[in-house]
Amino acid sequence: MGRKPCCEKVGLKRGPWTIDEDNKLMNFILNNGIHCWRLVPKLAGLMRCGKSCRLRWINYLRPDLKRGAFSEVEEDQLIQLHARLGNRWSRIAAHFPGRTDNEIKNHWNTRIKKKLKFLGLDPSSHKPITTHLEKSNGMEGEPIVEPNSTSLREQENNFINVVVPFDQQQQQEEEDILVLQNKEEDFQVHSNESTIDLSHGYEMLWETLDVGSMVNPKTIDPSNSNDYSPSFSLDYSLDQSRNEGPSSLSLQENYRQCWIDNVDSMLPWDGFLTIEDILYFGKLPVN
DNA sequence: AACACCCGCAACCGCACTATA
DNA sequence: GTATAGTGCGGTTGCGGGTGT
Repeated sequence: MGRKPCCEKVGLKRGPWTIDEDNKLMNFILNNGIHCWRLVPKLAGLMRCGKSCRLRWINYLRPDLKRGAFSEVEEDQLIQLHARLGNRWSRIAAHFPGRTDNEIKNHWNTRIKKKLKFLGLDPSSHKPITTHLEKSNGMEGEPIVEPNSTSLREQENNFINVVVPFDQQQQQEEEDILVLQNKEEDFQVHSNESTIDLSHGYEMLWETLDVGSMVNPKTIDPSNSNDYSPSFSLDYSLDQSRNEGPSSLSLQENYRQCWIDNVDSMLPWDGFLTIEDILYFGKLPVN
């Protein structure tokens, strides 16, 4: 007996999300929370399957997302974690607040894989790639690195710094767990002690902010309003302002960042609460 | 300028896992 | 114990923009 599809595909929209759809989904989730993904598209008035809504929220709409290029530190950490955890992207993503597993997976497949191959390392095993020539020369185990290339040497050094002994890795993993535990405890303490009324703050936030226009800054371009590409990064707005001076686009992004900061400080996104839950607690963590 | 090719990334697909009836 | 629903996860696909010819 075959498995039923996650939803009826007939009549459902697929492909890139429009601004209107994003607004509907975002407004619905922020107002109602998430109880059941299958019901979300129906209640939000979207012709999408619940799975698609979930993915869109997690990978793009979540306000705590950190966009933009990976830093060298992040890349090093990613390589280290991949060596330990393999392709368990969600577990790896847990070490990068604001990054999604999809984003990390894409970054690995497009950049880091190449970087490691360039350094003569097998991206899946993290061990040196051996060739027939190397084996016959007794060079097995040596990365293929052009000795006179400064950039290559730099990259190699960077990578060597990343590879740490296994016991050290275990220790690091234990430390990571401790940090997470401390964060959870910290939040619980703040949740109880804080005196800020969340429901009031929530209302104020929505009164002062036009989420719809901030979800994607391309809303300012009427020609893009129907089928916009979902790609937007801080880099984009920075580039715009660098090349053309202050633009409405970068202003939009500033507003968006401001909104993210506000919401981020208000809501415990890691364990997403519904508005009912929030109102029940009635308190906010204080930064 | 036009075309082909490449690359990055968002979105989709299907399987796995868990909870529940 | 079994079937089913709901959700999470990892692999893959395909579109769109960038770059080379």
